[in-house]
Amino acid sequence: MNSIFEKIEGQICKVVKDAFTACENKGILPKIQIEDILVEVPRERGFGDFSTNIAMQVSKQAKMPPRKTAELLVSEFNFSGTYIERTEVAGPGFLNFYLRKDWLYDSLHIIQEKQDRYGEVELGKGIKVNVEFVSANPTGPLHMGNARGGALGDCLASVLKKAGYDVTREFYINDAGNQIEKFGISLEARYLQIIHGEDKVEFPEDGYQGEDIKDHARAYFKENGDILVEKSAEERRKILVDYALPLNIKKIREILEAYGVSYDVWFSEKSLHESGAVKKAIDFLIENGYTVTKDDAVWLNGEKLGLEKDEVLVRNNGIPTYMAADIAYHYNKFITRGFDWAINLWGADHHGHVARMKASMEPFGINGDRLEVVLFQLVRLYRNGELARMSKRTGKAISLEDLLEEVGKDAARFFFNLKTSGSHLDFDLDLAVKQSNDNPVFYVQYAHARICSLLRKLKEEGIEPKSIDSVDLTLLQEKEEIELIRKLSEYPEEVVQSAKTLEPSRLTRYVMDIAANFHSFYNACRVKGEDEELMMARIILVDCTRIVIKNILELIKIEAPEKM
RNA sequence: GUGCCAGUAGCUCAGCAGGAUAGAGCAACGGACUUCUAAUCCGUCGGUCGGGUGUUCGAAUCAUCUCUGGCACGCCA
Repeated sequence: MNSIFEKIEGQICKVVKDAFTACENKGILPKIQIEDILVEVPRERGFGDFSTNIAMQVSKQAKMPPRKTAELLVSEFNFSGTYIERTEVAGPGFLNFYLRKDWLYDSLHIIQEKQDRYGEVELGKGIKVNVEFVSANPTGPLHMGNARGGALGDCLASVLKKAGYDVTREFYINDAGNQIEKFGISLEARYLQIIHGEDKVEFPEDGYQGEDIKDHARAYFKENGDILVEKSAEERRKILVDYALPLNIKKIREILEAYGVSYDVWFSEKSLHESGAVKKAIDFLIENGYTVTKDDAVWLNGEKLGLEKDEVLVRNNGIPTYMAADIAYHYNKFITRGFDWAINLWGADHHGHVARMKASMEPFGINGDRLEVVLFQLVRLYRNGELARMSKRTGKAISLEDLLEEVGKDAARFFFNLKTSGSHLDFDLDLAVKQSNDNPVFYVQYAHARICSLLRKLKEEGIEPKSIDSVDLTLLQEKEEIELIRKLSEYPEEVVQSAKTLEPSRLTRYVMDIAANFHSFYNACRVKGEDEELMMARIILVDCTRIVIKNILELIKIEAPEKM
């Protein structure tokens, strides 16, 4: 048993179902079709430890008011073998359950037993899932959108792993296609500008204007001189791209590592073209009638796939679009590599691509639902209280590298994981740079450091924690103690909910709640100096808190300092 | 114009398989360190859940209309 919550949910469901059966047998309730019985933790403590709204859910079938149904059920309840102490009918027909405190003490036993594996659940049951995120264009530096996607994707992967999925983190390298062309043209222009003068060589209007392009051109020139001047434009660009692209990819890799993000797979788009996988996918679609030809280009047949419009797969110059490559890429994920599920994290500006990617899996016999896209709203930067436009092209945007230098990995990751992916994120650069005390990451880290400090101090005085089995946990009765244990017991359920909703930010907020409950406990109760028995019980509680906080901070890859 | 996302306390956001008196942090104000870290705690103040209509026993949550902001509608990715 990993989760006390599951156990209790099971007990309550059984008690309720048995009561329904008993009522039916007595003929006081009609035969009722029961779907899932929702067991939840009520907001108000005064409404019991757990509650269910089942009586309201079945009110139509029962043909009587919910409260009446609830009362009939209560009269048939049998609590033997459960944690349930008593129950009551409340409000419009809720059934509130009050449990013996054993369940809380038992949850401490689970934490002590599981240690750093506490919170692991079997939701995923080994399902193979591919989480692809960041996948930034290697034509320039990582921006704030990549930063948000990186934190979200990495933490989502961790959550899914914790939930029992077989997770692969993947970065799709866009090392082919139009952008690379543009990259080459931009590099070429900067290179020639060095040799012929800036006013002699026109820079392409849609070229990448960033300083990094100039840096690459300068570096190449420094190493090799003007040897490219005589080459054909095509060859010149290829040489410059082959020079600069690996450097960019290496840099992206290094920065992401510094950000705490490391991948299992770096997947090259170019390899799909070179292996013929892109052509194969296109041919398959053509042969099976999923395309139309217009203006010498091959289009995906939108009508046939239930899409709003057709999409170009092969341009009239014979070069496939990014979408053709993307189809081949996802074919590779599902069929070639056998992933059951693929999750992509995309900036919200790509939302138009979601429906067509899902739909274009169908011809291959892949259910589009196996592809899940988490869209996150783009980050808005504020400087001096004003909106700062971020753009690769101006070269003025703050990059992930800048951010890490200014606020550090911990604050950045925590910040990006504080809000749900769907909400806009206003990033106040001034505040982030300040690294002030209202930064919530310190609040959580401080709780951890406080615990470690306390345990350290006890150890210095020769007080060693006892095994939980020889400790009387029932001495933990204070309100703050109970609330803290209650919160700790919710962890596995939080993992389940985070995984189901694909929202790792939920865990970030949860760990803040734990820290808050701990700080309240710390101010209300003493550990050192209390009677031996009580002190030992509190040491267990404090240690369990440490385990859970550390567990979550490790999951989101934020330092859990032992001293601050 | 069409589509997607968002609109909840002064600010930043939770809540949204419909449920009980809508929550938290920050800010503001008032308290708590001779005792395990005051980077902390306790308390007070603060809301027409953008607006309308509908569905129902019951709506912040669902439907529909509308307003506002962001984004997308390319032989770019």
